[in-house]
Amino acid sequence: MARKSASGRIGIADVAVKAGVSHATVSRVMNGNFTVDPDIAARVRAAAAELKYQPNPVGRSLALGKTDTIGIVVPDLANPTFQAILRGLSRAAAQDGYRVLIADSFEVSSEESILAGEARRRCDGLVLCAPRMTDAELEEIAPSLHPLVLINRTTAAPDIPSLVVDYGKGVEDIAEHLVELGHTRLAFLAGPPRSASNELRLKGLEEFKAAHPDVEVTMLEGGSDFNTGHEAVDAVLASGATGILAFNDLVAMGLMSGLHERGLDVPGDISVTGFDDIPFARYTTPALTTGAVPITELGEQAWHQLRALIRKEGNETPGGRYQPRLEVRASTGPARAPRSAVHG
Amino acid sequence: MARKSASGRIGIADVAVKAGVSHATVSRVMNGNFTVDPDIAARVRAAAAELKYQPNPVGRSLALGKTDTIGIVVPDLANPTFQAILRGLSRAAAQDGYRVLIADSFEVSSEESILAGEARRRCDGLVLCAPRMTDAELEEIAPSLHPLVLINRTTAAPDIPSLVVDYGKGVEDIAEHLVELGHTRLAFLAGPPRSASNELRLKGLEEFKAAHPDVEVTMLEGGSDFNTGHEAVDAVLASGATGILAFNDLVAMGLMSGLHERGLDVPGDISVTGFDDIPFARYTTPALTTGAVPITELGEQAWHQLRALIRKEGNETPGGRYQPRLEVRASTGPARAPRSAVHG
DNA sequence: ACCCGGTGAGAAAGCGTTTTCTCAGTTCTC
DNA sequence: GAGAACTGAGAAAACGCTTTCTCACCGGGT
Repeated sequence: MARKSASGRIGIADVAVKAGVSHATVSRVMNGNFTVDPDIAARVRAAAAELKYQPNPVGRSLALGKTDTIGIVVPDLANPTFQAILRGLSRAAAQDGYRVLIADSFEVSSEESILAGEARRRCDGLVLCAPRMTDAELEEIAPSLHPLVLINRTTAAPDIPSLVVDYGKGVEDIAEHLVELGHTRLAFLAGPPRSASNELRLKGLEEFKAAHPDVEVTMLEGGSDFNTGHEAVDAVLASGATGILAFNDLVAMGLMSGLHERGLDVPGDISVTGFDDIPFARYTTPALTTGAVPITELGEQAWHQLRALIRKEGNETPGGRYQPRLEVRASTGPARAPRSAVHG
Repeated sequence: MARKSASGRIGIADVAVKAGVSHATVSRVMNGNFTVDPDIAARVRAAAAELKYQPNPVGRSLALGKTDTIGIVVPDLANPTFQAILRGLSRAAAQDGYRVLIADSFEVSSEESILAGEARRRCDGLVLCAPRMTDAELEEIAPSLHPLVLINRTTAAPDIPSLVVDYGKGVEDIAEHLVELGHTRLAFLAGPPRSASNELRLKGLEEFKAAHPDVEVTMLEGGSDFNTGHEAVDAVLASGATGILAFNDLVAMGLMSGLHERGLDVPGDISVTGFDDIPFARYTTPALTTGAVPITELGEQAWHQLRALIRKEGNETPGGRYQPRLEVRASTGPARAPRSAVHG
């Protein structure tokens, strides 16, 4: 009667007994190996079906040395940007039969490398979003994480593709746009101090300032979430700027909300821009002018890069660079009292 | 020289050789078994550190019969509700050292049960969000998925906790609220036809209609995303209703956006309500009146229920019922031409 | 009639851990 | 000082699968 093995779950052995063949043959049949006599194969399949046998993936993984699972490390699952990356990654990976294991570091950068290592060991590859990790730390652990794909970070180590968004250029474009609207006093509501993508934005702003010495650009401390923007209202107003570049859409939305509470009109009194073009950006009132990043596509691309690494294919285009597209909506408008001449 | 095993990765065997002890002893030391001589333990630890040995989780899982991983099946990762559940689940599980494997069924309900089975076999337990799955199908696969926690579904099978949101009562509360504001013509912009939670809302509306025979309630077909709401503008206007209950916040936001484009004022001309209270609901203009569901907490609770099952603890409170809290914001206001007497 | 290549299936060796079993060496007891 | 109780570590089995190795068997060539 005791047909099932000790564990309670039915295993390959049970099927073998029921079909009157060896474990090996069952395995062969289950894996579509055609060196098995059709009659026997049928018997095995019948037995498997009757017992509702499903191979244990852990045993399989151990024998095969692969898990058909990839990991992704994100700093904050509440952030729409990482949600979108996860979505794109998950969808693309699923198409190739891979699953995604998530590791949320909850913005604790000290956890990131431990988490990454743990996740990597359970998976066949890893996608790492670690904006707060220091370069040194990244450089140190990156090789041990291979196959690895980096998002918005780069490393000197070879064989590690990086998918980066050109935040610098994006911010420049937005600043240009504001200038064209006649704004001469801008303010940048920065992101988290140690954020890599914030650094890129700052670099872009430097370029912009060099090209436009006449435009005043105030730097304001900030963060990456809605509250940051909401709480920055006073600082923004104190700056006297009429064109505000927020770190991202969330911050911009918080800022707009705060400005609205103060009875200020966007873009009548102040123009506000975001970054990322999260799904909700087009639905704020006014709709948010922002730098659109094809972020879901980036997640998808991350999988393709990772897949090439896992399959040890020659990666035709290792890494990739994404240019944000300026998405002009209703949150930006002409400066109230244009001092400088308007083009055209 | 060949200190590393065939696989390339260093394993317990390498540490054993380097420390001059057996595999068993290394394992004991790594697992903090104190029946090992301190000197030997120190030697092992030194060897492990020097080789940067990290136990292979797959081998460990096979021996231990557990993976320290749980799975979650969601119908759509783009939906803020499921993102929030995932977040709560992931955070709570991480605190107990568990990871989360995600399985997105992309609204393909036929995939849900296969996906669920696959995910379950790789994990120690499963959280299932399968709003489109038929009751029969659910009933059939649920037992094979144990340990299992259901979100917004119930099953006759014992030992399967269900975490359900009382959408019916929530919708009733919202309808009451609109009536109190003087609205006598309401419309319900329904969710996906075969959605379980939509059924619950409809039941709630039946209750409401029974209690308020004087109020007219129009049923409109719909869906669950932003576009649904946006495209429903004509139907909504045609209904002549002044108080609209949207299936969820996304739909409500789409509707408001569409109404705004038509030059209509919310809540001046029409009051709009959502459901869920997603993070963005408070930041729409006007801020959205909605039925707030503590959705992240629900994800957290899902883990606690699952944990009890995994640990085979007696589950003190199997399952749970969440009452939505009416969150009155600015998207609802007095009916334009109140025909009925206003209370008080 | 003998040998050889080919075919198909079982036996067994991994994969990398944990854990039971076993046993040598110590310490304790009377 | 001899046997019992204990301690600590190695040998080996187990976890569930895949895959190589091995070998019996069959048919065909000389």
